[in-house]
Amino acid sequence: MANKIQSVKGTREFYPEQMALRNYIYGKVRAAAQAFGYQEYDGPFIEAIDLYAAKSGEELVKKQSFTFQDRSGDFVTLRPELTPSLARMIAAKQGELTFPARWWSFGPFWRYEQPQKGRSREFFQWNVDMFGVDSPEADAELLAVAAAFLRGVGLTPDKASIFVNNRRLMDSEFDALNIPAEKRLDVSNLVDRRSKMEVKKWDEYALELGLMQAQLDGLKDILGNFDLWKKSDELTRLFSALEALGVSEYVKFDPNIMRGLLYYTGTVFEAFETSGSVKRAILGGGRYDNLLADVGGQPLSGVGFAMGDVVMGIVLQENGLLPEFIPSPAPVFVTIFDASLQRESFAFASELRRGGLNVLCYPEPAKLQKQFKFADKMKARVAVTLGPDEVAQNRVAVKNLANGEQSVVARESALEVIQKILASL
RNA sequence: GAGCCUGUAGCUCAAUGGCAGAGCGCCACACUGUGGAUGUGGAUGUUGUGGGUUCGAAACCCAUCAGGCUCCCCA
Repeated sequence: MANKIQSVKGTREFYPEQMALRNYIYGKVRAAAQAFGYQEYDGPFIEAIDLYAAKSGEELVKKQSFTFQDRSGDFVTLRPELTPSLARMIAAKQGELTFPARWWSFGPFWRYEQPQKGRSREFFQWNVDMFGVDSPEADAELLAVAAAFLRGVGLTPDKASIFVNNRRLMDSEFDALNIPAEKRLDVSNLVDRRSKMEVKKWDEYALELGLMQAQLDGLKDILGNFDLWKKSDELTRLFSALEALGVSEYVKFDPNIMRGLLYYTGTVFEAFETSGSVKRAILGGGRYDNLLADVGGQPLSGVGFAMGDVVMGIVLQENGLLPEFIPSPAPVFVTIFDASLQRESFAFASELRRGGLNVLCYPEPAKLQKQFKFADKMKARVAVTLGPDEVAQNRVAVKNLANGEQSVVARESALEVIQKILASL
């Protein structure tokens, strides 16, 4: 259709039902973060492209960000992530902030990628970070926040788990195998791909990268050793703290978790749905020691993670964990008996609203059957009718839509009767 | 950026070159002062869009847009 303008590829339209889910997730991430005392913040949605170019590859910025020139000719971009903005904000007020700083945010981000299931060009992301304390116990707290969220939405440990590794531990293991520094990035990518490739092809790929057979064998030993964490003092303390925090059932050690190399320096972690169709990580994070110094601040260690709303929504849906959708926020519905009594109904609805209730009123006279059907669709809990009989006696008919019981009560006591019904549901 | 698959009623999908259909949902009525259940009836439509082949195209070809799968990437 020539004159029908489509939505921009990869953007999302939140109809009331999707909006309710987004707000549900927002409510749950807020509850998890606030339970641990984290403060909410946000950064700009538009940033100078240089903020990302400084740290990321040029190709990355050019290809995967929504970049454009503003009216003055400056290159700006819709933010693809929050961490650089956050680091700048922390660095700018480093001298006046109280540390440890515990901050969280939930907002929109844009990445110019190929839309697929679980990946759109516009998404919401939850970011949680702590600055100013470099300890395994602080890492454990971030994991506990993530676990609190999973628990909060009903994702039990058998449905979703967080897998933890430590970059320093892996580095020392790679040292022991005499893997040279310039090969670390390749090896890291190799590890990342292990779950995606067939065993044979993965071996071939490893040898192609220039690993000796002995190094490959050693690497496979490491990646298969799920007791490796016992060698790491950091991880030993981490798991001890997790136990005290009551979330150890959610967290498992996994030497296969690498999470790229960009700025993680210690603990790294990713959460996965244990038996789902979405292979993507549902959240991920880790410790970064150098980020603040990189943006011009004094050295300050941080630990944090991020979670996207798109994958989370799919996971919740596939696990039957979506909250019931209530179309109308008004639990009380007032019918219009006929044109001559419309004002009567409007006035009564207004009385109820002044009493503190959310009230939905049919906007015009219609068959009561039609109006009740509408009330049902809106999942209202109480319907009130003012017909000629009721009005003559200064009474109203209050119907409990859950059980179908209706009683005619004095107009003055209606508010109380309705509140009682709502409280009983 | 590359390869492959898909696009038909509001939704899920049939129809494989010959009259565009079903289920669910929707609307009306049974029930002129009351929803969910049931029954009866009714309307679903530029077959994503544009072009081409053909007597004839939802189907075949080309282009384009969107969605999905994979590679790439994943800050």
